[in-house]
Amino acid sequence: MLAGLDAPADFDDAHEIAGLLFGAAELTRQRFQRMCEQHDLTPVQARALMALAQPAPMRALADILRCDPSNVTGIADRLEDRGLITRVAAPGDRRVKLLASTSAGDGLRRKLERALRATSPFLRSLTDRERADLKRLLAKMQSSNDA
Amino acid sequence: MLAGLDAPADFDDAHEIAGLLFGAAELTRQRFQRMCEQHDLTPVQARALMALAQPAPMRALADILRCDPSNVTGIADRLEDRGLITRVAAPGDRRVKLLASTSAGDGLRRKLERALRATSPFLRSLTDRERADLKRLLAKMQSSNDA
DNA sequence: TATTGTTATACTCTATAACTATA
DNA sequence: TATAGTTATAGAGTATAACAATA
Repeated sequence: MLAGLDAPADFDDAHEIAGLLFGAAELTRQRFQRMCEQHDLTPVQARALMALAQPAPMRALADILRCDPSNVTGIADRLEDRGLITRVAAPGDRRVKLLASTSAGDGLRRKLERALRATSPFLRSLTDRERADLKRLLAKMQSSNDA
Repeated sequence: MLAGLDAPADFDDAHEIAGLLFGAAELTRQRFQRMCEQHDLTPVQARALMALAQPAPMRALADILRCDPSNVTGIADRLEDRGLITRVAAPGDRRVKLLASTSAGDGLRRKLERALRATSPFLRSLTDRERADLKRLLAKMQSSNDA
């Protein structure tokens, strides 16, 4: 490998990988969104419901969803309107509201997990070995860049 | 591999890979955005300028950027205001306007390409062999799912 | 009739700021 | 003072619809 001589080729290579990476992420996102629509949920509502296998404060859910806490109010409102979760008082701190899944919410969460298993692009197209390789490469890329 | 018995493990595996994939895409997106800001461009403006190494009709640029044609007007306006591109009449069809890079635009495009070579998370953290593996895995995942 | 580019408008997603009730 | 949740509002990014010019 002659460093410096293949700079344009390196650029094309990085550009190609970036295109594949965004394409794979977009494919995964679209599959997830379609699955959510089939269950009458928005993607963020589905992610919230999946995260609530155990009750959690609204602020903690905001961290999990990587969004501002002000957004959680509306997400929780809609899930609560549908009877999938309830707001319950947190023991020990009356400022905190825990979001807890109802039995209807638990049922829908299990359905979502089954649907994801059935439609995951990773599970459908890659072998166990290939998935392990992909995980290793993506993890290495991020651990080398977490500055 | 005992099909059916490891379904929960499969779900966790797919969930973990999806997290890594979105994380890698987000990292790449943020690096690109930071680089764009350093050159006083929005990401979509930078992508447009990079796509205009050869002149192209506005409609064709919309396809490349995967956005609605109505958005291209504003993108082109701002690049034209900065003297990076010009609108020129297309030979043979007076409805069409070609967007053509100026020499200033060509210079900035070369700077962007150099900056991307210097900051690409792929080039910085993966070997040639690992990049080839990653490309193969991502391509396989998409070609198996392009229904 | 259909298409290119333009304009005005609307929608989605997300963040910021101000507020209350607690701590 | 600081924090959890709520509310109202604003911004970025993108899409839709109607239009003039041209095919």
